[in-house]
Amino acid sequence: MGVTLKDVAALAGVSRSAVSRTFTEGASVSAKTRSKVEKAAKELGYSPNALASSLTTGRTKLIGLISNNFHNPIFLEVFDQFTRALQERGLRPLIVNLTDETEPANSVRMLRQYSVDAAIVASSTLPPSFAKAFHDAGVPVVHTFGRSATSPEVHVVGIDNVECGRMAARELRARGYKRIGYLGGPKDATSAMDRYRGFMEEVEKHPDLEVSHSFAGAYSFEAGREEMLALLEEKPAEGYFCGDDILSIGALSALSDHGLKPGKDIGIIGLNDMEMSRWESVNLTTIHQPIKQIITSSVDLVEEMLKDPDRYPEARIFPCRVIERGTLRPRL
Amino acid sequence: MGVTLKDVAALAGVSRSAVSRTFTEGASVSAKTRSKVEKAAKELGYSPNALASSLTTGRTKLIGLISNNFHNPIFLEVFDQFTRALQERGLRPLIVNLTDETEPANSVRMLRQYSVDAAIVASSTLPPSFAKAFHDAGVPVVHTFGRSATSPEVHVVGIDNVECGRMAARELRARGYKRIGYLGGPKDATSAMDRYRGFMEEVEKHPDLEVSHSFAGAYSFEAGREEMLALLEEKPAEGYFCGDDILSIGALSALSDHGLKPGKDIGIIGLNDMEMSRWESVNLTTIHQPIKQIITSSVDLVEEMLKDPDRYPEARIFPCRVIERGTLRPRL
DNA sequence: CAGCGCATTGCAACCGATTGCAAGTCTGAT
DNA sequence: ATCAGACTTGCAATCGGTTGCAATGCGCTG
Repeated sequence: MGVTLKDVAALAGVSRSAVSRTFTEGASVSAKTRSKVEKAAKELGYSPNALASSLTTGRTKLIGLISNNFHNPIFLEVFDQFTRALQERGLRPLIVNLTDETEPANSVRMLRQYSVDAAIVASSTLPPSFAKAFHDAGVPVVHTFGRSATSPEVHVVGIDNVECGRMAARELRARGYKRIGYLGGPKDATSAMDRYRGFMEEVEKHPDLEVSHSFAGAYSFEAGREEMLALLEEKPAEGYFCGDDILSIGALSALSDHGLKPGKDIGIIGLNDMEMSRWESVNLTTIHQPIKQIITSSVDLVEEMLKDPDRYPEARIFPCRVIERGTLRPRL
Repeated sequence: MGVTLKDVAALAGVSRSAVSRTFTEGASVSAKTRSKVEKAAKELGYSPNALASSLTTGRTKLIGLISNNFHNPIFLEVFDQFTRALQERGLRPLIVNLTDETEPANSVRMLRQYSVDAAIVASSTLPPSFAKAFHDAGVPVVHTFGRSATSPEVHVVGIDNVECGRMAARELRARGYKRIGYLGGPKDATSAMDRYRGFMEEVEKHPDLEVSHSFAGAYSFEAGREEMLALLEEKPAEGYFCGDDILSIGALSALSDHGLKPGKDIGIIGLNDMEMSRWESVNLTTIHQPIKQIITSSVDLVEEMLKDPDRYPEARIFPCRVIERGTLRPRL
């Protein structure tokens, strides 16, 4: 437990500085000293205390990873990617589960107490102001899956949700659906609103289209299912853009209850292309979001911020594309 | 960023000790001093550096959370519960993603470098020796979902997997399945082997049963699906115990490919009772594992270990029960 | 008013490291 | 043999807090 620099120094018969230096990259130590120290260190099972050293170096290698989405299976993929990408670079994810909180104050305070080197806000629902609060508190921050902007206030990595909305509308139209609908995530989610905006923008170009919209209570299976069940009570549209794969899968379940076949009776197109959407039993036509690249790029950005904290805020927007599967009828 | 104790002390016109004391529970400070300090602290936006204080107190409130399962959706629920339970108690989860690693050495070293107060190994596949390595290195540890034992070497919280195997076999038999099979997780997973053992134990009591077994490559949808597809090539059994819900769901997908109806043509019983199993389109009969209680209890145990590090290792085993849904035919 | 006890306060050492600086050592060239 | 210059090394200050100890001040009692 308590084997420290001093113990190693004593055993190796050198000063504490010498020990410290053998463990820091590029410090000046002779081969002889180094080997004495390494031998002593191994003998005692010493490994340097990262937190103590952070005091003087000002670097903890801790990265706050903040999310509010623990009900959408896509986020398991997201966590997997993030934790691995961070680890590979010697950074440590400190998780903040934001469920039931929308104010950044607490998270900011907490992450500052732990002197995180940077924070990643991984959420498609939180507004830019949330991430900005970290920036304002002096914590370098990247908002992954955040709202894209031409002149962002903080670093943003993600997709152009407005464009995805347009893309979905174009796709539905290209397949001959006339009465189309948007089934989005919660109204207070930036991604839900942006996709909505794009969708409507595109629709309005085409007077032959009839459009409707609704918003689920959350990005979750249950919410998607319930919303679609409600729609089926009234006169539903012919084709829907569901603002997320998990909503789509919930909606598919509702269709199945009513004996409706997706792709035949009603069209569904999702967004994300999560693992589950590829399952044969789901086989969801969807807009692919390049999660892995987005995450890698986010972590790259974190590393660059650590080198240059005053880096000018940047938006890295990745293109999406439609993945053809079975829940939309063929193009005309 | 850099507002410290000293700054607050200077502004408030008191010593650094006084400031420190107003921020530590149960220290002796007069009301007057306290209010001066609090005023100054607010003015400067001061919050104490948790890592610096950990140096002298020996407590970081960091808890290592180690897992190797980022492909089973149940783990999103697990992470959600864990991170919330820890946060509620003022503890911070430091995640270790163990994908592709089976040796504890690296994780142990890393978590010691960050002086975590304790570690939680959340995995049903890792052997007891894995958690033991933390214990041996002086890091208090709880193995959640670990192998139960009557005299465990480290704290274990979870279920009795052997008993679950028996339960599944009894259940299949009670429904009149004669040729039954075990479709387990990977052979090197302790849970897969324990469930197997219980299953076989029960089966051997009943000469009328004919039994087969196989092991999927992972606890994942794809692995379950592939394994079941392979089984369907030969002469499959009438009813299967799939060692986990996600394997079951993969298996269901394979059945569907072959036009087989679960519960009618072939019976399936899973284990976990994850959210997805309740979806109408899945409707999986399964053995419920009380995840939430297990996690709460694990975090309780962590707190108790912090108070008394030499606490005698304990196994907390929670009972499971069968949840009747649609993938097994009715009891006779 | 003296004397006592207690609560409050500041000093200074310490937690486990890093690092600027000056002193010491070694090398090789002259 | 001498010396410049480059390496090594240890000292001591520092990072941001905590805490034992002694000193101070206070209110009370007698």
